Amino acid sequence: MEKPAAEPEEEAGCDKEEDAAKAMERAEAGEAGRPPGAPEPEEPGGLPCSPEGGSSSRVIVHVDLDCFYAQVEMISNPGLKDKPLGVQQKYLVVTCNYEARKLGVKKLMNVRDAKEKCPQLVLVNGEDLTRYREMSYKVTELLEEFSPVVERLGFDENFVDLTEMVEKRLQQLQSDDLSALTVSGHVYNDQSVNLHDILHIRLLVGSQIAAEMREAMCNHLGLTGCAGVASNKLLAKLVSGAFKPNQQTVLLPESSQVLIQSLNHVKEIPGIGYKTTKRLEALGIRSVHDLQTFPSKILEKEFGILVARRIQKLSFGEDHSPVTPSGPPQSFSEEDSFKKCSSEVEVKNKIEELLASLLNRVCQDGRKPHTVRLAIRRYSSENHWGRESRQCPIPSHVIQKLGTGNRDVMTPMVDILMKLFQNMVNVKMPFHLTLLSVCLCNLKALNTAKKGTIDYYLTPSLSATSRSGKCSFKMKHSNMEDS
DNA sequence: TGGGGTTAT
DNA sequence: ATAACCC
Repeated sequence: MEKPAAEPEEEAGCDKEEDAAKAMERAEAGEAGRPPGAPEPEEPGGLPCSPEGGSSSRVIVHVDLDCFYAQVEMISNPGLKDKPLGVQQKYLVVTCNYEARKLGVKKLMNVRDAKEKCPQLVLVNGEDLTRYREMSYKVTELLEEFSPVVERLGFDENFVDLTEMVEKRLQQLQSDDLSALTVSGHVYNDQSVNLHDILHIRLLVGSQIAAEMREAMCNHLGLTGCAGVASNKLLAKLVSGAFKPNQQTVLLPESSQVLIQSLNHVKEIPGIGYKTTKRLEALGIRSVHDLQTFPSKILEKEFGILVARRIQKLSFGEDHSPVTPSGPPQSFSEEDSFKKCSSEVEVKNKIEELLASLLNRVCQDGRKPHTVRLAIRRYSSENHWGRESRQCPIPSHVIQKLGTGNRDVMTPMVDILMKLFQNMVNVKMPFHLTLLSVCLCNLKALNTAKKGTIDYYLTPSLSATSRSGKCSFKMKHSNMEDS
């Protein structure tokens, strides 16, 4: 491929063209995700086996939006586009646009340090995630039009399994067309493409689909991002960051060792987190090569066979984990952190605030949570990540009232949450909290009441009045019209 | 160090 | 209910 240093696609202006229509056609033509438990489809032409051994080779794309919160803020307020912009939560700049990065602002930088580095920095508050969450799901839904197998990772990353789509496209191609195939975007490690290698061909087609995805994101949502195409999730994720804003990279199998060895520390391997890193370091393991060559038996004794095998495979760039469709969320939570909360009245007020937002979200979703959880963080110099929680079932009579837009669901829920609180905290003793979190989970689809039956019309949440944006819970001083 | 999420034990 | 992981 002859792509010079400057990518034409970078900072692309987002011209509108018809493209999603094509994606829709293809999505319709494709058989959607297999039902759970259904057998794996047979490889029609007998796909070559992957170097990972045994299972068929896949084509995975990882899509990673550029400084997502900042992009959403710039769409909301285009006047911010040419300014250095940071998104602030409490006293942290959680992300910032590239203007700000040029001036030395980093992700998760203290507000004071950021202002010091960059006095012109414009800050917007990003503690309310509503618009980010909504945009995040628009991205996932757009990607699902290409292929239904989309896994979310946080708000700004998605994996898509392109294996089936790639196969279908290759079946449409004549053998002449094959020699005209080209890669879209970068090839990792400047490796040359071998058009006689079926694995290369499939990944090239994957790179073309990735380009179409990024085009669609730009045209329909106004968002830019990176993409990485590779044979598994680990590699796709690692390679997506190779060229950074708004570019894409494909990894050919021959360069996977170069990619994984380019990491400076095992902690940079996705899946190896803080705790595991510490335990590995205690064994003298720091580099990827250290982990690759460490005796498996000793590793298994330290971590157990499952974790040991998994992380050692990761160190070789091997990852058999499937792209698991995320579907709708499994839980809704809202939290707030603060310097100090030390009275029951304060706790109740915070809980009411969190719960009001949650009830609106749950109402819009349509499903019903059957469990509620309260989590707290107690003040302590160490142990920022230490939380305690209590959960309990939501009484069925309260569940029934959810989604009716009726505020008297607030009162019983707050009562339950305060019981959970008192179960955790001895309120007769002084306490000092720095975080409260309310989570609604164990979501169940609404009653399988059929249209036209008595049940349907007697189920408040099904009579549609509740769902179309009408549900709104307000805070204490509101006087909602009692309908 | 925010305000979220997931799965495994 | 907690602990680990992800962003």
